[in-house]
Order: sequence, then C-alpha cells, then structure tokens
Amino acid sequence: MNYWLFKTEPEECSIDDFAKAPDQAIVWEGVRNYQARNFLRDQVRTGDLVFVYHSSCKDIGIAGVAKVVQNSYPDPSQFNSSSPYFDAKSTGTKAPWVAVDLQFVEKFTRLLSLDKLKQSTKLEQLPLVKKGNRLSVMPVSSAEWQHIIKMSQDKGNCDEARETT
DNA sequence: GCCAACGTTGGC
DNA sequence: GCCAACGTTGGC
Repeated sequence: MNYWLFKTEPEECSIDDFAKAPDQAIVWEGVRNYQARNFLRDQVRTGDLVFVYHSSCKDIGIAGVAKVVQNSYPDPSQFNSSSPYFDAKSTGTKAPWVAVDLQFVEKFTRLLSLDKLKQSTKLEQLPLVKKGNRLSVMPVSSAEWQHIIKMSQDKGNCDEARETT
C-alpha cells in the first residue's frame, strides 16, 4: 500500500465534494503532466491512501483523506471536446492521460495549512513544500504520512518546537 | 493580479 | 538535441 498527495482546486473538486457522497467513487481526471501521470498510471493502486490538498484558493493545505478504489484507466475527459481537459491529440489508440477513482475517507477537523507543513522539519523532503514545485500527484512516505496525520489531529496546531525529541 | 518557477513546444 | 519562447501553476 502506498501513500499519495493529490492537488486540487477546491472550486473544482474539494474534500466537501467527497464528503457529500461518501459512498461514491469520484473520478480523478484532468492530470496533464507527465510525471504526475506516470505516478497515476504505474504506481497508484486500489487501496492506496491519498491526502486531498487544496491549492490556488483562500485556505491552502491538506483538507482530508481519500482512498483509491480503481486503478488507472484512460481519462475520459481527454476525449470530451466540451471538457477543459480535452486533448485533441488523444485518440483511442494514443491516449496519454489516465484517471483513477477515489472515495471519501475523512475530512480533517481543521485544514492543515501549507504554512504548518512548511514549518515541519520532518516534511522537508516532501516535494510539496519545495520552492517552485508544481507536481500535482506526489508520493508521501509512510513516516511523512503518519506525521501529517498526527499534525492534523493536534488541536493546538502542531508546535514544531516541541518536536525535537 | 503579480510573477517566479517550472514544463512544454517548436525552430533550427 | 539544444534552447528560447511561451503557457501554466500556484503562492502571495
């Protein structure tokens, strides 16, 4: 089982959209970056857990958790000329983009902000917090996952100063 | 809205 | 295959 972080603009697909339909599989489509695509296609598997990260919005950060319920398959939006993700170069035999299906797991009681993630010395290797990073599907190590979960449950917000054990 | 950082494109 | 120009991402 692997851990991931997926970026989304909440106006498009937020943790609340998952929470509204907790029993439904939600199509995660529109990834149009090769590195992210390769992760989706080759490594993201049913049963993996995913942090849902809200970007390009007022409250930036990790909003909750989803799980993968369907391995990658051709992204239907690449064939849909009315979709913003339409790719005119995609044909039945040459369709570079893939989607996976996700399902709701939990919404954090409070969003874990990018600011807090950046403060944690334990997350320095996470591509998300690196300057200029644009990867929209990225692996999260088991240690990072546990730590982020812990931070999300810390009521008084995570005090990194007390982390020097 | 700005703009730095990045990925992609296309001429050569 | 190089690399300048361009378009996009995404925090601020």
